[in-house]
Amino acid sequence: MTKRKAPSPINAVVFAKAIADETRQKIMKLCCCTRLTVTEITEKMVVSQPTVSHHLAILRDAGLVSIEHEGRETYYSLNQERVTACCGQIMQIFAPEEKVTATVTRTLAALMP
Amino acid sequence: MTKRKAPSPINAVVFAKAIADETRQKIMKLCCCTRLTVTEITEKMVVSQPTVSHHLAILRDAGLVSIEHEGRETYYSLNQERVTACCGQIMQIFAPEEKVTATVTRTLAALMP
DNA sequence: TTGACAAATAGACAATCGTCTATATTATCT
DNA sequence: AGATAATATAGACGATTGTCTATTTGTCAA
Repeated sequence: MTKRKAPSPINAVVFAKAIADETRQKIMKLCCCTRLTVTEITEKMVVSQPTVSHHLAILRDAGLVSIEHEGRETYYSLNQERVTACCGQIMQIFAPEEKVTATVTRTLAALMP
Repeated sequence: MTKRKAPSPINAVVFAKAIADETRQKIMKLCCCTRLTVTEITEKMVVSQPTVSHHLAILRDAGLVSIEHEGRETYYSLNQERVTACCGQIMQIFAPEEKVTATVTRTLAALMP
């Protein structure tokens, strides 16, 4: 069963679980910097359409994809901003002493209104 | 069974799977910026010592912890550099258009000899 | 060398996960 | 209205995962 969840706040475990699958990472790559329908994604994959929908739901619940409904088609695109926010948080938690973490924190802070 | 693996090259799926567990993230936090024995880690957790060893093996296989054997004790510490390298790679793959990604790429490149 | 401690391994078991097929839902077009 | 197309949902099933207890391995001290 695919259960619907409320839009989750940023959480390192939720983010990691969402991207911890080869198929999902492939979907993420496909709809990075572009938007694709479920059918288009399915055509480029080796799994069934329901499986693609299932993975898209997981990515959606983690806030990692944006959805646009147009007629009977649904466009998905990767939410790059969310990816950077999550990675930034992971670096802050698990690499607080690294120079690059300070840089990321500074850059993200400057970009957030 | 806990199987031993060769030191893996950086891989976004391996990294994500390794950190995709609440217990492992807690262990990571405990041995971040410090080194702890398995016993010390176990004392601060609610799971058994074999379970802690199991998770440490997964983190080790992903290159996320460093190990130091001293007598009959084994010290683990989080490999912060590896965390930043993996997060940086994920940002490059899944957030290539974000400003912060360019910053990370530049900073990491400058730090790598 | 024996006893005690630290950590890893083995094996079992329940829960979660990824996939499939079948079906339902929603939107579009004759 | 009915047919068709796009997507989501339901339910089943095998594989993987996280946990436990029991045991083994390695190290030190008396």
